[in-house]
Amino acid sequence: MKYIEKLRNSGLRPTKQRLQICEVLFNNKETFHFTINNLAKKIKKSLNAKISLATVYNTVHAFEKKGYLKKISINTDQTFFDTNTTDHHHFYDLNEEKLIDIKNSDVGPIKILKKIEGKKIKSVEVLVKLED
Amino acid sequence: MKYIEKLRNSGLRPTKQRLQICEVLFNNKETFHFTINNLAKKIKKSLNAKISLATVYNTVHAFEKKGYLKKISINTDQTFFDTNTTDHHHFYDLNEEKLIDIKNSDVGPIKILKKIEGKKIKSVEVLVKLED
DNA sequence: AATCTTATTTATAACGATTCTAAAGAACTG
DNA sequence: CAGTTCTTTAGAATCGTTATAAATAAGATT
Ligand SMILES: [Mn+2]
Ligand SMILES: [Mn+2]
Ligand SMILES: [Zn+2]
Ligand SMILES: [Zn+2]
Repeated sequence: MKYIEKLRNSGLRPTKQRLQICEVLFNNKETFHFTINNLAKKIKKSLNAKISLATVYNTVHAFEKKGYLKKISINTDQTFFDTNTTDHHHFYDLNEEKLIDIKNSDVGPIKILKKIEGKKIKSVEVLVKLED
Repeated sequence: MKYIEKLRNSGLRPTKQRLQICEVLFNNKETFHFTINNLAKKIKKSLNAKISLATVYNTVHAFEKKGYLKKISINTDQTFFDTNTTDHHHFYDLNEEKLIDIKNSDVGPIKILKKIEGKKIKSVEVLVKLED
């Protein structure tokens, strides 16, 4: 399996559940955005496996910590994750409640002229809210 | 009182509780960011009034709907509100878990080159995460 | 001012996403 | 295999938020 080594290299044991979640998350042509509930349902369908919700949370958080997933800053009740871990920005469609990627190159260079003493910039994220 | 008319003009009855919350929120030189819990505590101290948590939620949401407060998109467990309702951006200090305003003029013009058919841009928000 | 009507407040219950717990099971090590 | 550590799991707990429904207050009508 192609994910076994990836997991081992991260110090994560390649369990059946983790490998299955890897398939759902990473075995796609396109990256995508998801919520935990969202993902749990997808797992149920894609595979006919029953992975406990706790394990889905554990795994997503583990993958996030290892940098295989990115948390997205949106103000909704549910947390969104992104399998696209490159630097990029987002549209948030307020009507459909969906995220859409914006490539860095589709946003002009962002200059932050204000500096905060003793602090470094870790990331710069643009969120563009859309309505009909 | 200076908030009575503001509330009436919005179709909100100027109740004792709303006027007190107005004092705490808007009777300041500087705008600020807050969470609901945060605000509830502030009310308890500032005034020696006991406003029920439900009323604080109701009022903040009413004020948000009227445009007197802005919800901020951050990925934390609690929702942040902003008494600064002008268009602006934010630093989020990951260590102190605090928001800091960035004036629009402190960010270069942001060009979104990608368009989504049938959708209008409602807002463009930049979130700059800071670390030590 | 008394009455009617509608909006608001409030305590409390309900909800739902997330986290915790602790026991059972699986993966690694020698 | 035996020992150790990690992982999974169901269910409970947590906690921010929302819903409920009865009491109260505000505005309108007489
Ligand atoms: Mn929560
Ligand atoms: Mn919630
Ligand atoms: Zn994305
Ligand atoms: Zn602000």
